[in-house]
Amino acid sequence: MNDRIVIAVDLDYFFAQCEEVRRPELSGKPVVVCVFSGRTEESGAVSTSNYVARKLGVKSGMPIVTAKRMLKTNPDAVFLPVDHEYYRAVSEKIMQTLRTFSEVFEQVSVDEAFLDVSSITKGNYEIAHDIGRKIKAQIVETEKLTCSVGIAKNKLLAKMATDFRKPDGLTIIQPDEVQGFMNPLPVGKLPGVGPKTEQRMKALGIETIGDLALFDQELLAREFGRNLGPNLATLAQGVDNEPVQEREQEQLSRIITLKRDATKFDFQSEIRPLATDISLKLGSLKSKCRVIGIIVITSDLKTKSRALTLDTPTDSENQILALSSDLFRTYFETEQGNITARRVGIRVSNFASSEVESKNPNLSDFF
DNA sequence: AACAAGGGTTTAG
DNA sequence: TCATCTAAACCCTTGTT
Repeated sequence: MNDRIVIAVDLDYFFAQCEEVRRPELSGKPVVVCVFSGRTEESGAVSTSNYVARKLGVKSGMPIVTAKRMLKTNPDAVFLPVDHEYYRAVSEKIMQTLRTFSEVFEQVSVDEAFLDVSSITKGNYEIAHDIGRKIKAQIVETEKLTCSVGIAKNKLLAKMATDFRKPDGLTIIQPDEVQGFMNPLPVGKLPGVGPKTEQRMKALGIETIGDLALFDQELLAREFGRNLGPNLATLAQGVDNEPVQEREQEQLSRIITLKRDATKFDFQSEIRPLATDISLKLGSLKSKCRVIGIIVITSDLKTKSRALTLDTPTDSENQILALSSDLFRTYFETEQGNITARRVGIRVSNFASSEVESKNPNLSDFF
């Protein structure tokens, strides 16, 4: 009775597919969507690419130059700059469509969503299957986009089901198929287990999700932390009680790549737009932030951060800029020239709604 | 013991 | 040789209540 049915929808190679829709002559050619950093003509990374390019070795996150080298014998290859506004607009239309299939809805990212269809289907997987097919058909009809759908008893398994067959897949994991589906998979297929964790697990003799499910809990807690260790083991057993529901945004950041590495704070004009953007976004969220921080990515690509907590939450561009500038100045002073910054950014968090809420001690505490 | 603050790492798309 | 951008979860340490 408390068994759920969750549908996960994942739009296939989303940015690149959006570009194919906008320019149909691109289909069949390798399409690489790029984030150009502006440092040099070509510098930047691959955001995503279509399957034609993937088959030729192009991967997300790879330097653009590497991808170009890979495709240089292919005269059809197309390299395009990301156009987030366009993808956002396409995404919003699709998300509106998806909402019509279930009020219990969660948009996870620009190209992913969960639907809880437990009550609509009354627990019947055939009905859920039908909803899955209808979702795919409707997105093709309205936006000419394919997606991969996963159906299972919770978000974790639904997500893993979408990953099982893509692009344009539809995978169902029935409750009695969970162990058979999970156990043989390499542990790196479990969401939350990335390359680092996978290596550490390998060192413990954990190769498959099944191995992890059976592994000693004490040892996992010791190795991966009191929370994370046991959580991963629970996930490996296919257990996930996270509800399908929209979540509040908890932080907001903007970061840029500097034209050239900095060893002191001489780039205020470059970060003002970040403060402007953050202030605007806070306004549209009807939020103020109590924590303002800076992010520095050094020339050896390590991430550093500094932050301070305000007594009174703010959404003011000038205050965000002034305080982050202070943090940058202090940062370079205390690092005594040991630091060269390649990328810099501003991050705000600990949102408070426009309600007045002060963390100052009461005046009466002084008397 | 429980919580806040500050900083780092890892993951994901 | 070259390495984007955004958001979240979690870890650890230190300090306060």
